[in-house]
Amino acid sequence: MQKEHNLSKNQKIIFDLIDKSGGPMKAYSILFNVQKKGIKAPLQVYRALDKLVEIGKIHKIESRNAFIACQNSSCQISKATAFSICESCENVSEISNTKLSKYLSNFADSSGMKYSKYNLEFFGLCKKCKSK
Amino acid sequence: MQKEHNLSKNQKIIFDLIDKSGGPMKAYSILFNVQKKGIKAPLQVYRALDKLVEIGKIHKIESRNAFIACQNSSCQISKATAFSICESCENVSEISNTKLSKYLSNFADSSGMKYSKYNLEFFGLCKKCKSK
DNA sequence: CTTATAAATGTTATATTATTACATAACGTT
DNA sequence: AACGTTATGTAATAATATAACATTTATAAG
Ligand SMILES: [Zn+2]
Ligand SMILES: [Zn+2]
Ligand SMILES: [Zn+2]
Ligand SMILES: [Zn+2]
Repeated sequence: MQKEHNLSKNQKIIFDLIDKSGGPMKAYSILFNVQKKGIKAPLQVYRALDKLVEIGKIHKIESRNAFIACQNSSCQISKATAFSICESCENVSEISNTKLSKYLSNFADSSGMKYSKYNLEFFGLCKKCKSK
Repeated sequence: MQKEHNLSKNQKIIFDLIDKSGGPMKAYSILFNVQKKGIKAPLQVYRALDKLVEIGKIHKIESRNAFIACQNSSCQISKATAFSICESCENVSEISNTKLSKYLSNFADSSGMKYSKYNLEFFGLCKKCKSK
């Protein structure tokens, strides 16, 4: 059972925008798009983004400084994320692969470090771009 | 046999600094440290960093916007990288694990995408920070 | 050695991404 | 109502990264 988070006004506006876009969005692009809705300052955007990341509704694509709506419905918090990124068209999608996530969640090495979180980004060419 | 790259003057200054630091360094911290050696502008630093990343002498820690010297001696180009990051002390080390790298390099999913590169960042508490 | 080409450098300005600091308002609980 | 927590508004600024252009140095042919 997934905990229901009642998004605040700004959080909802920004989540809906990212979700509808279907892909990754950058903070200042989000800002431009929500100015007509009264969100005028970067900080308002970053605060909403921080919260949305915290509760797992969106994830940050670190290599792109961009944010994407969670496509898994299962990511309550962003502690195990994997993405595939096309280096040509910059299309991004979230990888949902049980074997992979199990493998990584259970990963341990000799360092004595306890891993509580990971983020994995795969790069390559998507089907479309490969055939061009 | 590893291809020998003759680093240029700026590349050598900047690589030596990062390497000696033993940990991740940020671009503007690098800049500050090499100003006495005549490197005065951000672009000079970023150009050297770009090249060093390209030839695999350093890697970028995307979640931290920082650069670390390759600790593997085997990363000719940065196409398969994995790091462990302590969220308390921000200590970073490169993971060298044959099984892991084989698993990820061979990873394929149903998307039809051909992966040529990946970057993985594990987060947690290092031994030291755990025992505090 | 000269010419051509690619790689690296120097410099200024600017773009992009993200946070600090402080004041106020709304929400959820008792 | 009173309290603590979360969210908002606003201005200023910090931190990260790139564009544009001129010049120099290294590498390789001919
Ligand atoms: Zn997700
Ligand atoms: Zn593509
Ligand atoms: Zn390496
Ligand atoms: Zn630590």
